[in-house]
Amino acid sequence: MYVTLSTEQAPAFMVSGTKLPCQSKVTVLNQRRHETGTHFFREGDKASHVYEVKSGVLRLTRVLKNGRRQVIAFGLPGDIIGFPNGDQHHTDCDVIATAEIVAHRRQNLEDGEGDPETHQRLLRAALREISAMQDHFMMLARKSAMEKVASFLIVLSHRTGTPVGNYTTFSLPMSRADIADFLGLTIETISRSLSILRKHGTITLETPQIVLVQDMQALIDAAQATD
Amino acid sequence: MYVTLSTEQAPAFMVSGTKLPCQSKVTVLNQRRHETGTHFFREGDKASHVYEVKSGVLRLTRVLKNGRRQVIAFGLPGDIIGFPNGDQHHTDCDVIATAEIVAHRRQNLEDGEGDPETHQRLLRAALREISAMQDHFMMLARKSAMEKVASFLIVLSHRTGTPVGNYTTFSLPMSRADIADFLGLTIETISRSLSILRKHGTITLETPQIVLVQDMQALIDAAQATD
DNA sequence: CGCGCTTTTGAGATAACTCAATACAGGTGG
DNA sequence: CCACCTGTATTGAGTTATCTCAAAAGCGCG
Repeated sequence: MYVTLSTEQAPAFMVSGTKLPCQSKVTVLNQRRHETGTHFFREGDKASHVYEVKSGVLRLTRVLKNGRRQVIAFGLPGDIIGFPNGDQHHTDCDVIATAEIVAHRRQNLEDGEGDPETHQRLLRAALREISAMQDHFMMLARKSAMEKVASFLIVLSHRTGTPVGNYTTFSLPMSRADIADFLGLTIETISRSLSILRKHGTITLETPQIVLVQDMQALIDAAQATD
Repeated sequence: MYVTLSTEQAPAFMVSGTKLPCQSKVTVLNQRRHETGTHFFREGDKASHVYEVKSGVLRLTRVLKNGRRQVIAFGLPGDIIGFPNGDQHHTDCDVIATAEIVAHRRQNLEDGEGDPETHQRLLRAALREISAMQDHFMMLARKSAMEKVASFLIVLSHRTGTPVGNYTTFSLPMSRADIADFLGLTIETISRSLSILRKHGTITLETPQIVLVQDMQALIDAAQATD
């Protein structure tokens, strides 16, 4: 698993990820960086950049002293992640699936200096992020387990799914534990919810990580609370 | 209940709020606006400004079709609220306690034009907001009812409390229903949690809206998950 | 002095959790 | 190539925190 990183002006380099055998080459252009493990940055790290996900999946988490963990968000292609508070990152960030990432200097978000168009784009992304997080409040606080899981599948389906005949398929690169910590549930509840959807013929799990949506309408109904 | 509104350059005017009899005069300088009821803006309204709360309390909410409601945040003095997504507001905003508010043109957040210092301030506020919302994820998803309520009281205590001898007092201008919809609980659970804190001698409710914290350490312990 | 609204308290129901066992998959080594 | 081993996922059974429904208590207001 790899992360390819590039700056705005010039790409790029790779960061090796979790467990998978090497499949990609490392391309280094002007920034140089190599990490082992899935780790990308940690809470408290100096936030010099924000990152635009071009491909792959990242995971943003926060952990409390007592060990409770919250997955704040998954960084999917098109997302911009790592918005700093002050000059530090306030989440951990790990690589979940081989990713290509563009780094944007924090400066370019904070003051307009540099490319003003990028400045706008980053700012808009931050505002969009606030809106998305508000949706997620609804999700966490006011939806049942089934609704949460169904909503989650729908989002992934829209954002990363590929059509297969009338159906749509996509992968769940994150573990059940990650999903649980994202939705505020337990892994057992995630698993049970998925099983129910399977029994209803709404989805099929080709493997535990590969979902085939067979009845999108049923899935939408299961998500009810109308995203 | 009133809202005093002013623009950056020049204040101000009043918006009448809920039920309380008139106590304030209306001052209008360059912007003119008058609302009846608690309503301040609604989801879908054109977002021409973001608002800096100088005094009072506002409430930001989202409602799903099925009626489930989520209180996104309470706008307390010092907060900046109403960050737009695109050019629309994506929450409802109501006045909960007589408020003075400064309106900042959305433009000043989006491009650096106008006062660059204010631009910075608004941007920082947006980033701070993202961080605060991440904390709230933790709150919603991973804390027990007691921990949620205690955490909530601590925040209010810090932000709006006034010392009384060794103790601290503050008001709960929002209803139990508002608190419930903010914390993802029911009004009964809020009430029960407060009762338990009372029985333990941690707090006193002089009225249902006025809290006296008698044992801050106990309150912090009750909030456990260490904010 | 009673009416309506909010809050509190009570009792029972339930969704989700916890703990425990089983199944599955991928990688490893004999 | 197959048996094993480890980690993840699924399934099962019983517990519990929180919810729901219902009633009582407070408070402000007319």
